[in-house]
Amino acid sequence: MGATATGKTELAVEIAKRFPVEIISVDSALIYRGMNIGTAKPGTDILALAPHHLIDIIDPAEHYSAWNFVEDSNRLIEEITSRGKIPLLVGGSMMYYHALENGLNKLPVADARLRASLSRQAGEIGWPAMHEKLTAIDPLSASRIKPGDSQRIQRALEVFEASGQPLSSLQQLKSTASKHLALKIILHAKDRAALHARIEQRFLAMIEQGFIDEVSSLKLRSDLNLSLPSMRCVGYRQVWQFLEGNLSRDEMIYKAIVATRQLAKRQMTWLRRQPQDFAFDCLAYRNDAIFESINKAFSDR
RNA sequence: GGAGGGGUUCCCGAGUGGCCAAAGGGGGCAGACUGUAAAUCUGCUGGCUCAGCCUUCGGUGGUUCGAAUCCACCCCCCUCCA
Repeated sequence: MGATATGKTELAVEIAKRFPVEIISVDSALIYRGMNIGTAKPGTDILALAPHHLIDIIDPAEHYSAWNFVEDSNRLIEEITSRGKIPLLVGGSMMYYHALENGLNKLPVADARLRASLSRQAGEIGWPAMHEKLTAIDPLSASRIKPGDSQRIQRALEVFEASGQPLSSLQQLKSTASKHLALKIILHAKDRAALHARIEQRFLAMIEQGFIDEVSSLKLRSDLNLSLPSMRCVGYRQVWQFLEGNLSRDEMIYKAIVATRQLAKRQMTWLRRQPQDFAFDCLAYRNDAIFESINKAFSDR
């Protein structure tokens, strides 16, 4: 686990050279086919080094979810284990890890039509008013969700309309957490300024590598638009706006870098809640130290 | 050389005598996070021995009980005329 640009892929490669692993990507952006440069997707040469899963599994027009991830990764973990290999989960989508580890309640699936109608209503009366509606049907959820949090208000209302039950009561049911033991290796960015520099450098390199062309060809497709989760990924969204003429090139670059920094910050917030026994500074760790930790953890167990 | 506009807290940008440590936005920092999560949202953001005090609105001086706001001079930037 690690924030964006902390070098997870590089470390995963080193681990894959030393241990009999298969990699499961824990990344809500690497799932999309055709989104390579902007997601910093490992190249085919690197992917060939070890079996890997959950990369390039859906089209950018399609939707994926934390629930899908939990199902997919649980299945893969079983399969890989039965092959006598070790599943190595690598990625920065912290909510996916969280969902896998702690489980999710059985809730109604996302419903595009319901969401569209809720968005339409919100457009007329505003999200704070939608929040009041939520207070009427599910006061507990409403008290947890802020009046400006459009996405969660929408989800809570969607769950109620789809199931006839308030989200909060469905969430009280016992959820199924993963029973697998995991050794969590965390890459920390102790030097924030250095991480920021790395993020900037990496984005500029993406531009060099043809990121704009990548987005440009996605934009040519009539079935993709800015409201899709895929096109809301960091970088893609800003380049898309640049191609629309809503941002200058410099603004686009600046905003994309800022968005990446902010993403990293949110990832670090999740990471701080994790046990820190196997945390390493992403700029100053030794592979030996990590291998040692892994060996020790396995022999202990 | 002449005419005009402007220099505000990290950045942009309001503010034209007290209610101003100074609107708003950006950035930054911290946090939340149950089927969109690279998403969505919340809080804080000059300093301190913190119900008060100190430093800040280009610089220096002045007017005033009181100035980011008025006056004088100086420095710098932009536009136009020469």
